[in-house]
Amino acid sequence: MDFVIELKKRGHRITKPREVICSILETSGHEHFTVEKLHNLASRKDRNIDLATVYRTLELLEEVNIVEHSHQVHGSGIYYLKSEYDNSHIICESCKSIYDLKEETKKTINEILIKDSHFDSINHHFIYSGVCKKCK
Amino acid sequence: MDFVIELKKRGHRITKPREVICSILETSGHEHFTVEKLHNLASRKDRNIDLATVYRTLELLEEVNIVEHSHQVHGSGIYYLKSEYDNSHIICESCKSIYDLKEETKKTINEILIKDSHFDSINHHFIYSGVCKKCK
DNA sequence: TTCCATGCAAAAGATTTGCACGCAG
DNA sequence: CTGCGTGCAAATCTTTTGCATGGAA
Repeated sequence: MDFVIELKKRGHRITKPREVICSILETSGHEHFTVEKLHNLASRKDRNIDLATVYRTLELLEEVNIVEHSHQVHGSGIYYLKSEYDNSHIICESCKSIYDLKEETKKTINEILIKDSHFDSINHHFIYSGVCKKCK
Repeated sequence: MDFVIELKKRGHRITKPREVICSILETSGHEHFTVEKLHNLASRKDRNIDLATVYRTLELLEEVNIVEHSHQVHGSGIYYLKSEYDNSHIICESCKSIYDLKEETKKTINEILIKDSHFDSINHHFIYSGVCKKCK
C-alpha cells in the first residue's frame, strides 16, 4: 500500500515532505517514533523538513487512519502505524524500549473491554509500562 | 486514611498547600483531575497556591504511591488516586467524560498482560477511548 | 534555629499557529 | 493560474527549575 496515493485519493497533494515521511512509516514495521526521531530521519532523507511540517503530516495521516499516536509516561507523543489491534504497546521504564504486545493479547483485551465497558466501540490507545527482562 | 499523615510519617512537612490538595483528593472518590482543575480548586480553598506547588505536591504524592497520573489524548496530564487496579480509565472522545472501568475488567486485563507479555510486573497506565452511550 | 517547601519568575520542552512564498495540480 | 502546503518565526501550552524568603519542626 502506498500512503501518498491514499492521500492523493482524498484530495491532498503529494509533496516531497509527505513522500519522505510516508516512506519512512511504510518501511517501519511496527516501530514507534517520537516526533523528533521522525523529524531527524526525514531531514536526513531530504533537505531540512520543518518540525511543524512533520506535525502537520502526522496529523493528516492520523485523519486518514494510517497513523495513530499516544503519549509516553512523561507526556510527549509517539506515532506509529495504525492497524486493527496494533495501537498498543508496552514500554520499559528502565531502558525505554518499546515492545508490541502479542496479537492475541491485544485481541483478548479488546474483546474484554467491549464486553465489560459501557462503550460499544473502543479505540484503544494505551501504554503499559514495566521493567523488561533485559533490565532485571 | 489521612494523606498528610502519610507524608509526615515519611519525613515530609505538613503545609497548608499540601493539606488543601490532599483534602481535595481524599474526598474526590475516583475523580480524575487535570492539573489546572486541581489548581483552581486548591486556590479557591486557600489563598492562591502556585501551579508549581501543585505539580510538586502531586509528584510527591505519586512518589508515596497515593496518586498516579496518565495523559489525555492531547498530551496534558490527569491525576487521580491510585488503588491496586485503579490506574486505568476510559474517556469519551465526544464529551470528554472520564469513566472508570469495572474492577473485574481491570483485574482481568492485568492478569492477561502479566501472563502474555515478557514483563514480569506491569504498572499499567493507560487510556482507552471511544464514544459513550450518552453521545450516541 | 535549621532547612524544607513555597511563590514567583524564568526556562524548557512539546505542539500549534500566522504569514508570505513556492510549487503541485 | 490557483490555492494548498511549506518553512520560518512567533505564540501557546504544559511542566520544570532556580532562587530568595517564610514557616514547620
